[in-house]
Amino acid sequence: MDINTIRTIFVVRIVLNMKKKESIKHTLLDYSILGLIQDQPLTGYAVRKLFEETALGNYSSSPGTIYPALKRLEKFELVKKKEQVNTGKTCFEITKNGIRLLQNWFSKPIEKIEVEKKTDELLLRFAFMEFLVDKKQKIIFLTSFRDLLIIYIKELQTYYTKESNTMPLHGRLAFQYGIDSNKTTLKWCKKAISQLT
Amino acid sequence: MDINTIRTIFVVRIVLNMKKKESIKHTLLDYSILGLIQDQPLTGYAVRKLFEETALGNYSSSPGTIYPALKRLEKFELVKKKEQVNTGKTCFEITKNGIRLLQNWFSKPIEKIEVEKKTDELLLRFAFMEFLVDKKQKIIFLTSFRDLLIIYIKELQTYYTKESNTMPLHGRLAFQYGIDSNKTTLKWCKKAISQLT
DNA sequence: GCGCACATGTAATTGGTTACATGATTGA
DNA sequence: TCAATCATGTAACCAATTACATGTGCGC
Repeated sequence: MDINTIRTIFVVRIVLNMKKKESIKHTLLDYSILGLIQDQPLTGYAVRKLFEETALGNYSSSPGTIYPALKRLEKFELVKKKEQVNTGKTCFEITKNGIRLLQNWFSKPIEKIEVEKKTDELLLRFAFMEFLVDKKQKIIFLTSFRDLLIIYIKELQTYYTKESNTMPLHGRLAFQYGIDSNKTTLKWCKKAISQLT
Repeated sequence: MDINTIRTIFVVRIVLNMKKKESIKHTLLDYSILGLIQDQPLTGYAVRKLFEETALGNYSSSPGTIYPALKRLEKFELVKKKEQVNTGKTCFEITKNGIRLLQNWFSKPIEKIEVEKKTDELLLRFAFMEFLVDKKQKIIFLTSFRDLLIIYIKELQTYYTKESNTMPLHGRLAFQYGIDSNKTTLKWCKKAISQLT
């Protein structure tokens, strides 16, 4: 390998790393916390309690999960600490950047893989978008969700009719579960669309 | 703190660590791999391909995921390498210990939290248990799944009728999704039971 | 005075991902 | 012969879990 090739490789790496830093991947945990404090500031403890009570993305509500996440969000200036005047407790408040990040999340086009494997994440996204997104965008979200589901269900059914005779009983049943649950999601989608319009 | 208290604490820790080593917690990835090779030995690459094609537990099929997992399983003597006579490739074969671990997994009573948050894991467990578990045990699995689902759905509905008037539209819709999808799982459960008997 | 809920953290560990790296085989 | 697929691994990194650690304030 000559020196120019090596140089090129390093330049490419540096550019890639810059891109990485610009658009850090945030986890569902980050988005969940931001979604929770979008309305009102909360203390770390209050966030923990909400994670304990509701089923937010299957994350643990233990301090070792929530506090480091809040610190991370603070570092990226997505939340900021705010002293409450009456109680003296420090709450976390969402920043402009935080709002923008949430809005990007809400408006990101739904990917096929999310429909196939991350339905819960999509539902959470929908649940949090109520007050930050206009009706038009909500409808776009739901209809593209619906359309991707229709495609996916068709694929599953095609596969099933072709392969079911070679599948063992349990495999067949599990596969049917997949079809059934996606059909339920589709029905829900349609219901949600009609309730929004 | 006197020396005896300290000593006690250390003894307790050592005992706890021993217990930990006896019953290492295996991840769904471990169980998935064992479930795949329970019938026929597979090469690492074949395992990867199966993870790529099927939707096994949302794990990546990349080498950095599968090969270390296989190594881990080998270390615990749950799988062992086996040279294939004709092709010369090394396959991974499940061991007696591996079979025993799978059977323990299959016969472990279903916990409520699994019904609430880990339906997919339960479905995978069911899909893999076909050939290692007798009919009676399968029925036990499905009926206890069903019964826990009935309880959980009732809880969700009770909560919903009480709180839905205070919930925002998106929250209500997301909650309804939870109820709908659990109802679908329940229907599937009943169907599966009737197909097994 | 004791226990419980409130409240906030840190440390060690680990499982999984991404990216890097390498080499054989095979079919167009 | 060259690209794709088969095939197997390592290294750096990070997010999340568990366990540890500490302190306050309230009600019984």
